[in-house]
Amino acid sequence: MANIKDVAKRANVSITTVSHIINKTRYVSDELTERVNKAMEELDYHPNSLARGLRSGKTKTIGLVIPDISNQFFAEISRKIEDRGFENGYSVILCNTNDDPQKEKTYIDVLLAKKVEGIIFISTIVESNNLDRVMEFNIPIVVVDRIIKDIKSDTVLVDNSKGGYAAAKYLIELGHRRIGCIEGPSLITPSAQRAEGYKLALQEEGIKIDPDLFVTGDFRYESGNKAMRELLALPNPPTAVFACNDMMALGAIQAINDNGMNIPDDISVIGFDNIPFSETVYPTLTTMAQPIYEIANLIVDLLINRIKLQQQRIRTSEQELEYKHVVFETKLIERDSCKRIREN
Amino acid sequence: MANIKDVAKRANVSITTVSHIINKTRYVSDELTERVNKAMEELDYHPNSLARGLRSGKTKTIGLVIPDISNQFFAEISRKIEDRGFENGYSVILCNTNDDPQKEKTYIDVLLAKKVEGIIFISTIVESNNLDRVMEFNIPIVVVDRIIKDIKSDTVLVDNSKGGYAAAKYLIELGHRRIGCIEGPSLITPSAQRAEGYKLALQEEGIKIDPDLFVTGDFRYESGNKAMRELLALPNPPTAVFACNDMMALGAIQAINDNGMNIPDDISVIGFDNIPFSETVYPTLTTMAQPIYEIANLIVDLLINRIKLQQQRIRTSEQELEYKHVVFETKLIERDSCKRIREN
DNA sequence: AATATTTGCGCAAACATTTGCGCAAATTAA
DNA sequence: TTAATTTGCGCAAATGTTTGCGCAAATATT
Repeated sequence: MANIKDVAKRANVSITTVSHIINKTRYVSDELTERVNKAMEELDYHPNSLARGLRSGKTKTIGLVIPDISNQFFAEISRKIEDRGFENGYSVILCNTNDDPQKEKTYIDVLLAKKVEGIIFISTIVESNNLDRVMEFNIPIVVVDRIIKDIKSDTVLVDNSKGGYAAAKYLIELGHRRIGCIEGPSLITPSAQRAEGYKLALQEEGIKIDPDLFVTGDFRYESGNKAMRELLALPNPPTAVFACNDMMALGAIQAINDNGMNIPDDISVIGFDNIPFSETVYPTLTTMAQPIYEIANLIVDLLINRIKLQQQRIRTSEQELEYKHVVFETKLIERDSCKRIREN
Repeated sequence: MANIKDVAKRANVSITTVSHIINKTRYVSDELTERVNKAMEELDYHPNSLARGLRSGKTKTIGLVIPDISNQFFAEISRKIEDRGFENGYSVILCNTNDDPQKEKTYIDVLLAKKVEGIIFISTIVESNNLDRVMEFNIPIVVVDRIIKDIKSDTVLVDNSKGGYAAAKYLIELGHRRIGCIEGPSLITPSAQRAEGYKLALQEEGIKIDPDLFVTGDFRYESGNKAMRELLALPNPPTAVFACNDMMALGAIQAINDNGMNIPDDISVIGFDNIPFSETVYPTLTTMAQPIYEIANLIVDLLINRIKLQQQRIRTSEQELEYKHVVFETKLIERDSCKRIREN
């Protein structure tokens, strides 16, 4: 495989000149430029990214740490991140943590060793000492949906608490009083905040919180299904359910349908995320929408911006350096899975 | 950031020794091993993968080229590929081609420049001269769902033609004679083979092929939806539909539901893939299942095996070197979207 | 006791780039 | 005409590893 030396030899110029032509990093006469381009063409030369990265510190690669790409929410967001990264010349290394702290740690080590220029964390767990390691090496990070104190990174959030509040409020307005909640795995995660918002709404209305109505899942379809079956088995089952994400809501819907009950006549379901499939299930799922595409684009833009800033090492105005924390609002999407409670 | 030199200095040994300890590539006395390990610990040393890759040619990275991760079929398969890659110490660079040959080409260049050790192609397009380039550089590839003549690579296939045949046969046995077909984009793709199988089954039964009943989609949900609306608008609409993948089948289901018709009473739908969501829609989707997880595992195993073989450069028995072509069979999964035609 | 083998480790080249420094030649200014 | 500046390019160091070769010391063989 041809290297820069071969090109230089064939074009009868120095390696330096070839490099400068490739990178457009200083003026080279038309004549030499042409000769070099011809030589590169003839030799089918492509610069070796490893050598480049080693010398320059720029690998044009970012790491994407997510729980599970087979969750449609993460698939959608990953797709957009890859798109926008590609537009900017970046490749992405895909890291599913599967909510396993050990796997997360291993992946972070790998990403650091591979000298990615930045890392995106969309993880329900994110051990914060893992993040500390990343920050030590001064590589830019964007953390999504987690607030970590004292962190030096841009953050993009969704107002989960408000979203949970709105979801519960909506159900209450439809006359429901006994509302189940299918939570996510962790206590320090978007799911917890969503549940908090839900509780707040109930309290405001003076509805007592019944611990029986809380079931914990893991954000996946099956766990939503299982959780719903538990709720249905209760002596006094809920008339409505708030699932902390759509995947679990879909599982819940399946459980209800399987049980021979009707949505929304017998029981209402509301989800969170607004993944494409929420429009596809029967009945279509009412849900709190996250602006997925905007979020994805912002994530990449923040990261790349931060990378640029760091690389030019110019101490631009302090303002530029301040870490941004952007909060997106959720939006209620009314579909067919919720209905005013029957007055018996 | 500490490098191997720092470690060597602190442990008072040569760089060589440190390297050998890290790679377990020759015996080092317990004493030195301990000193070096301590030094690595204290300095929080991690080998630089770029330098490693540059010198050794091994980057522990593979490229995954797929059309679109937001298609649940590819999401599932990617997830498994990532899992199995991780088990074997490989990271994966995610490349969505979006069925754009130009993007595919660019990504291949990127992967080659980044010196991935192998590439997995699950692409409906795959410009074969792109593949030629990869093979020139002698990097192992596994091609999925495409037969490319004279190709030097392992191939894993699904018997698409037989699958299409079985799907059509099933509908015919249910009494259907007017069966629509929602195809995929390309003419040289799994979709085309599935459609071929479908046609064959019809011909065997002496059913005339009506061009009006063929609509072309792009494997995505929306296109299935649109295609179905076109079929429904026909003066003489079909009583059953074969969609060449599940995503389009889901779109079709939605279109039918929206049209106020009933599945399977008014019209039957069969899909292809058996993605998880096919079990979730209403009605649940009858489909030709691909053994997704087996396929994914085999893909990675084949690739890694090929990489190993190539790296040790030992001309093992010719048998070992022969390229494998594995064909998986599909399986009919009967659910609720198909029904014996009503005899009017 | 002399020779051969094994054990344990280091030297330095090689991998393919980028980039600071500097040097001629050409051009401009004085 | 001379001095100063600009233009156009090359030298060689640096990036952080792996690995072929070889050298002493220790052990085994005759």
